[in-house]
Parts: sequence; C-alpha cells; structure tokens
Amino acid sequence: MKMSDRKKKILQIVVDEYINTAVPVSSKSITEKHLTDISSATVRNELASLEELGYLTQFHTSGGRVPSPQAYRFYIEELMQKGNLSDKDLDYIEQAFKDKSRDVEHLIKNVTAVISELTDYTSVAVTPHADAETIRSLSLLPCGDGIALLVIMTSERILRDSFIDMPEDMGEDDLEKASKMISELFAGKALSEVRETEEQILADFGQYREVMSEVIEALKSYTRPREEDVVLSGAEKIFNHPEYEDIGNVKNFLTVIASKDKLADIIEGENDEIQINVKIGSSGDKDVPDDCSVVTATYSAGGKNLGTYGVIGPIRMDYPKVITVLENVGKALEELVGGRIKDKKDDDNEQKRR
Amino acid sequence: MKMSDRKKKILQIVVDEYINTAVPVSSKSITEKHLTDISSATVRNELASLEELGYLTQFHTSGGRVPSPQAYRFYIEELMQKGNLSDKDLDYIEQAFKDKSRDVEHLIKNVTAVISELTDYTSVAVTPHADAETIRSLSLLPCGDGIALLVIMTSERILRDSFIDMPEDMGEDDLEKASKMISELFAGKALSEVRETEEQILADFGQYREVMSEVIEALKSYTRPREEDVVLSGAEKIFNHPEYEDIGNVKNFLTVIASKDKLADIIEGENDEIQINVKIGSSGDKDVPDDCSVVTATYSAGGKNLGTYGVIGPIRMDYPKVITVLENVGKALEELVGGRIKDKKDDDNEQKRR
DNA sequence: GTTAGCACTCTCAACCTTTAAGTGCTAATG
DNA sequence: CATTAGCACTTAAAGGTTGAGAGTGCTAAC
Repeated sequence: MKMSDRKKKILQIVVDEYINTAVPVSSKSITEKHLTDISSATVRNELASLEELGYLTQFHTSGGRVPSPQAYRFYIEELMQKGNLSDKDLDYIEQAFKDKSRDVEHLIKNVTAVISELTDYTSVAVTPHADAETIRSLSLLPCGDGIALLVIMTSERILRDSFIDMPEDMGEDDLEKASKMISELFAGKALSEVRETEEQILADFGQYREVMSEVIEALKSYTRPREEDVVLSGAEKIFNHPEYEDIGNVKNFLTVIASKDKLADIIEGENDEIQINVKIGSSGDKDVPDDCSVVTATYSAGGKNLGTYGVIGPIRMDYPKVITVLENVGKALEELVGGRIKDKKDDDNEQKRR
Repeated sequence: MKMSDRKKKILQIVVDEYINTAVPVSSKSITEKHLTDISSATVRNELASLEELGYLTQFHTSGGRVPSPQAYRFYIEELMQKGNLSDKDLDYIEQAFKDKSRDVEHLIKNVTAVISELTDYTSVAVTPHADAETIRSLSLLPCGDGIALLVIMTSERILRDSFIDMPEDMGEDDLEKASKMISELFAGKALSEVRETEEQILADFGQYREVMSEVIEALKSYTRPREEDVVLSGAEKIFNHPEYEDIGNVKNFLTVIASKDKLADIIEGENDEIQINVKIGSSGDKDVPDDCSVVTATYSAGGKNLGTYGVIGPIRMDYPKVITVLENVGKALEELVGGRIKDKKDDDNEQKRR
C-alpha cells in the first residue's frame, strides 16, 4: 500500500493534534477542525489503513487513534512544520545569555535552564570529555597538609582541579620541580594516550612514583564523562505533561534522571555527524526508557566543541518546538562564543592602532 | 492533664508502630501486640486523652490514630530508643569510605550516597561556604584566549576555579606580577571582609581595575552557598515511601529538591550549637514543605568544618534509624579525616627518626 | 480505674448502570 | 469505485448502591 498525499495530510493532523491535546484523535474531530470537505467515514477508512501500515494504534476500539513511534519518526522526517520562536522567546534567549558568560560551567547550566524553560521539558547537557584533547601543561600547586592541587591545561580548556596527596618530605621547591617535570613529560600527549603509556612512565619515574601514579589516575578520570560533565535542569517539568500523572512513569523517569552515568550514556550518542538527533522510545536500544524521547543537538562554535544539549521527555513531545528551540539556542551560543572571539580580535586591532 | 507513664508508653507504641507500618494505629492492635495486660477499651480512653493533648489525630472516626508533629517531637526528645546499626550497615559505611578520599567533592557525594542508601531517604549535604575563612593566597594562572584561572587558597582549603577575563595586552609576566600583587593584597583577609573593602581596593588599584573587579566578584561569590556546594543523593528513594504514592506530593517534593538554592536554605540552619537537628513539618516556617521532615547533622573533624549532611523525607520518618546512621557516618568521617591527619603525623615522626 | 458490650461512623471494594465517544461495517450514492 | 450515511457494537468513565470490615465512643457493670 502506498502513502497517498491525503494519508500524509491526515497523519500529520493526527500527530499535530495529539501533540497538542494528548487526547486520542477521532475521525470526527479531524473532519470538524481540519478536513471539512470530506466525511468522517472516509477519514475512518484512511485511519484504518494507516493503522494497518503501523503508523497508528488505538488503546481500545472506541478510543480514537494515537501515533506510533514510527509515525513520529515519519512526522519529523517529512511532515513536521517548523515554526519560528515568538519574539518573547527570542528575547528570553538573548537576555539569558547576556553577561552570564563567567565560565563554562555557568554557561552550560544556563543553557539547560533556558532550554528547559522554553520547551517545558527536562533539559540535559553533557560537555565533551577531554579524551581527544592534548595536554598543554600540568601544574601542581601546593596547598598545605601534604596536598597539592592538580591543574591541567589542555588544548581546549582548563580542567578542574583534583587533589593529590604528596609525600610529606616534598617541599614547595620539590613540588615545583616535580610539577615542571610532569608537565614536560605529558605536554603534547592526548589524554587518551595516558592510559597506554602508563606502565612506561611509572617505570621511568621511580623517584616520584606515588605522586605520578596519582596524577595518572586523575588524568585517566578525564577520559570518561564525569559527574560534573552532566548537567540537568527542569526535572520538575515532567509534571506538566499528562503522561506523568501516573506515579510509575514518574518513578521510571526519575530513576534514569538520577543517575548521571546513565544520563551521559543517553545523551552522548552518535551525534558526530548530524546536528540534531532524535531518539524515540526504545528505538536505539539504549538506556532510554521505552516511553521517552530524547532530542539532542551537538554544538560547536568558534572551533570549540561546546557539548551536547537536549531534552528528555515523553514520546508525545512537541518536536517542532523543541527542535526550533535547540536550533535557536545553538545560534545564540555561536554568536556568544564566536562574538566574544571576534570582540577580542577587534580589541587587538584597536590596541595596535593606538 | 499530665502525661502518665502509661500514656507515654502508649504514645511511644503508636509512633513506633506508625513509623514502621504507615497504617493508622488502632487500640486493638496495641493491646494485641504490645500491652496484652490491659484491654483495648482502656487504651481507647488513653488514646482519646492523648488526642485531646494534641499528640494524636485521626482522619475519620473509624480510622485509628496517627501521630501529630508534636508527637514526633516529643518522641524524639523523650521516647525514642536509638538502636545500633547492624554489622552489615557498619561494614557498608567502612567499605564506602575506603580509598575514596580523593577530594572533598567526592567525599561529600559519597557521604550523601551512603546516608541515602542506609536510611532509604533522600540525602542532602551542604558544604560550609567560605565566608569565615581567611585568604591565604590567590593565583591567576594563564590559560590562553585572554582567560586566566583564579585559584583561591584559604585557611581551610582550596576553592574551585573561576575564570577571569584578562585584558589582551597582559602577558604572562604581567599576569604573574598581578597575581602576586593581588595575593599580597588579600592575604590574611577573611572572605567576608572583601565586600566591605571593595571600594577602596578598586580605587587603589587603577591599573588593573578590570581584572581586580572580576577577582572581587569571584571572591564575593564564595560568601554565599553556591550551587556546587549543595549535593543530593537518592532523590528516587521517596518512591519507597507510601506517602509519595500521590503524585501531588511527589511534585511538591521534587520541586523543592530541584532548586539547590531552596535546598541550601533548608539544610543550612541554626545548626551551630547542636549536633543533630530535626525539623518536622512546617515547624521552622522555612521552605520546608509542610509534609516533610529534615534531619541534619553538622560535622567537623580534625578542626575542619566538613559541612552539614542530612536527610529529607516524609514526616513519618524512621527517626531512630536516621539519627543512628547520621551519628555513625559522623564517627566514620571523624576517623577518616582525623585518622588521615594522625597518619601524617606518624609519617613525620618516622621520617625524623630516619 | 478498668472493662465488656454494643451502636455508630466511615472507608473501601465490588458491582451495576448509564452515558458518551468512537469505531467498523454495510448498503446506498454520484 | 471512492465516498458517504446510518446504525450496531465496544469500551471507558462516572455515578450510585451495597455489604463487609475496622475502629471508635459511650454506657453500664465490675
């Protein structure tokens, strides 16, 4: 059986309608609101046929129809009409990103907050872990009590501190010396290489073996997503959607949300090539709950990968809205980061002119 | 009316029973399980009297009795019998704290995870913010792109990095110079003093005014609890308690939990003097939801304030268990931190002997 | 002061009934 | 031959009824 234009039109109406109302769509409502020129019986025939094709299901015979995951996928690919954001929403994005660029963590938190607010879904982000970055330098800063702070500078950014236990006989001078040695040793290496050269380094470095081992552990910990790389906003938004009036669903959802590890797995995907990625239901046999959809976008701006941001929510998700928001946030990010870099360059020029 | 010993005994039974079963307690069940030597009618009289005193309430005439917040308070003060943790639980604590002491953040996360696991309630912690600590030194580490990392060492610990925008004409040498100047300027000051001397410092420091202003902003941000100072574990545990079979309650709870600011307010209390603090219902007209209790303990070990840890859950909370767990975790923490310091000293001695 | 006994109240679950919504099918129509 | 009107059929949801069970409050007796 082929998909006639009319079938597509009807399918689109059903999905649109269901997304907006959360109520199974009946033939009558379609003819009343949208296709006033044909009769409900005709629509019924089409609906039955769409059901046979796997696009629609019904919970019970007198319950109207509901789109299947397959229908959502088709809808996103071919039927969906992307809207524009209202001026209010655009303003909101602009305001939110103004002056709040203090550091990466705040930016990320801010981005998820904005996404969550505008879409009304729970927003998650995972920042790129440093795996592929190369080490520029390492510093061990003394901080008393036999503890030093390890600061790692990579090609892309500064990685957050880890604390390292020092042997007590190591004075500040020793520390500085060790710091320089370590830095030289690792400079230019990718973080992902650390694991492989571990044995050799430890062997070569008998003197500071203990410290070295701790440094290596710390470096290794950056090659997988860490808890602080996963950010969540608007967990409470799920209560705004009727599918989560059932306590069981909420529990399910929250249990997933509560584990940052799982979240990282869900959000980090095969998003290397495509800009926006939609996972519907248990499509990608991941840890995504059966009754959830995940829409993510991977952003990069000014040559930097800024991470993957997205939304997790019920399958009956407002895909047009979500995708539009993600796109616009992406643009705003690009402007922010790109713009900043451009500003800097302008400054340079100006200073040179003086 | 006075509280006879029998009344106290009966009240204790009611609270114990209700904590364990979540079912309103009837006179019959009391005489059957606990006070087999008196009749249910006698107990009924006592129950009626306890109700008059404000310790018990009933939802409807034939529904058995339920303790009031006042009853819980009295129970905790006078009636509760603290148990001991099982060997299994003690083992669990010991194992959990082994080798996981990498840094403060991990420790805190770990502590809340343990508390949540053992009590079966949601656990929260807030680390002391640096308000009262004095600054030991400040360092600005260059990290390219006109950005520097601010590392603050206080009397107690190292504060996490903030990124600071640098004027582009500032080379690494300038940065180092500025870093030293700033460090000298602030050394010995309490973080809480920064706010007051702000004007003067900015005036004195015309040359690096912009940078200085950013440094001051960063320092100021540590005088109030920051998001990363609030840690949460086991949010999903609430589903294990029957009061949260109602979606409305869950929503309420989660909305509070979702806001780290609110959480900080709730957890940070007037815990300066007392070790363990119990807030029941809307007792302390804080943001604590009416139907919640919060039990917190403030820990310090080895002279360091390690923060406030606790549990948030339904009013019908297993207070004996929770309090016992908090106490034992406190001991374990003390051993861990105290022990570490002691180890260090032993090391010193040994090294001197050599 | 304590207790047995009983009437009273209230919830809860099971069951039934009604209503409204929506479909599937059939036969008629252009 | 696609479309449609018409109607029987199915089902969920809402409301009402009933009976069982649990627990109390009260009274009178001990």
